[in-house]
Amino acid sequence: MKRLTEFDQLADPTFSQAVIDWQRSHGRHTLPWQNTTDAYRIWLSEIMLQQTQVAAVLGYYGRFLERFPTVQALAEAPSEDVMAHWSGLGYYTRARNLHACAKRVVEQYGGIFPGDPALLAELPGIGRSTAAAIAAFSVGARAAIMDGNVKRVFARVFGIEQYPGEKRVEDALWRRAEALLPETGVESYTQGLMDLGATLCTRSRPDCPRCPLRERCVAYATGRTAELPVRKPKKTSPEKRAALLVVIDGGQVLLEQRASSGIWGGLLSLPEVDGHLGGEVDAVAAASVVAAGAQFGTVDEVEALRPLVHVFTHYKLHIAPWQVRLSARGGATGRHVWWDLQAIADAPLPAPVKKLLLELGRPGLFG
DNA sequence: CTCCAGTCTA
DNA sequence: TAGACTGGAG
Repeated sequence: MKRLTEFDQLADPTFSQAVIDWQRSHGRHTLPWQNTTDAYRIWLSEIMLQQTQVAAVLGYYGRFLERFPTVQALAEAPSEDVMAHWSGLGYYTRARNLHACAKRVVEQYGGIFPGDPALLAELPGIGRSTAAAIAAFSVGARAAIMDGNVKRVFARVFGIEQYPGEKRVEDALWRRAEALLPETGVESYTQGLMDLGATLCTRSRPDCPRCPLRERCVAYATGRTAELPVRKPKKTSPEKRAALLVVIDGGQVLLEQRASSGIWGGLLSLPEVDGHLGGEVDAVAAASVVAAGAQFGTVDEVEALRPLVHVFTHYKLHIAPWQVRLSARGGATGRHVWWDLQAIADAPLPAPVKKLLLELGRPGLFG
């Protein structure tokens, strides 16, 4: 008994057949770059369609072909002329690569695009997926595409819960795509995957009732079409920590003027304890707080208050507030001011600090 | 505002 | 593996 390879396990002829049948009856057949095997026209459309929607490309494709009807014409044209006909489509690297590619095809291949996806992928502006699309549509090569549409369709149908941009996941998607390739009818299959992603399996509000893959779709079965594919994990913003002193004496709290630039610039705030992390609530931290509090008077006792987290656009600040009770005042500088806790709502304080002090002013909450 | 998209480059 | 490119969708 021969052991099944991963490739065999992923293969499923009924998948491609469902896509092909749907494409023939419900797919798109009349786009200007369809119904041709002219690799030049196909290549041009694929490059224009990178990062660009069909509707936008429609306005450029015909004009471009009129001016540059063959790859030779394009190769011979001055680059300003090429750029001018691309102007407005964006991603101008594509236009520069397009021109360079045309020259290479003329010089290296006598003006005939290679049919081998591996050779196509060596040309400027043509990556693995675009190479496969050109080869499939021009010579019917059995090559797999993997663009945003296919990633979305696969993520949903196969219930892929990992981020498709991650290398391991993307490699697995490619393997799956190759295993699922039909023996014949690659053109319809490839076009079908594109059309499915563009017209039914859309990013938001997919039209599942019309989808030929509905019965085999994991996301549909589990009601997770809105969650798949999972979006790029937010890279964790840096986290910072600060210990703040809540020095209380006679119904007043000690505030400190902050530097005019930087976070909370120019506002009043609570004195910050530097020299140790703000997160720890232990004897070492308490000792630092006692030492820091001593510059404002005679420290009676210190008490850790409930820590809070403040989220900025670019980082997360963990605040460890420490209440410091004084038995005598002394040492505060001109940057400091004693503020009546009753009137704390009027102080120019950062929102999280004001919230903290307002809660502190409420009797009973912090003993 | 954030997310997303193929290819190329750092 | 992250970012640049550029514009559209949400």
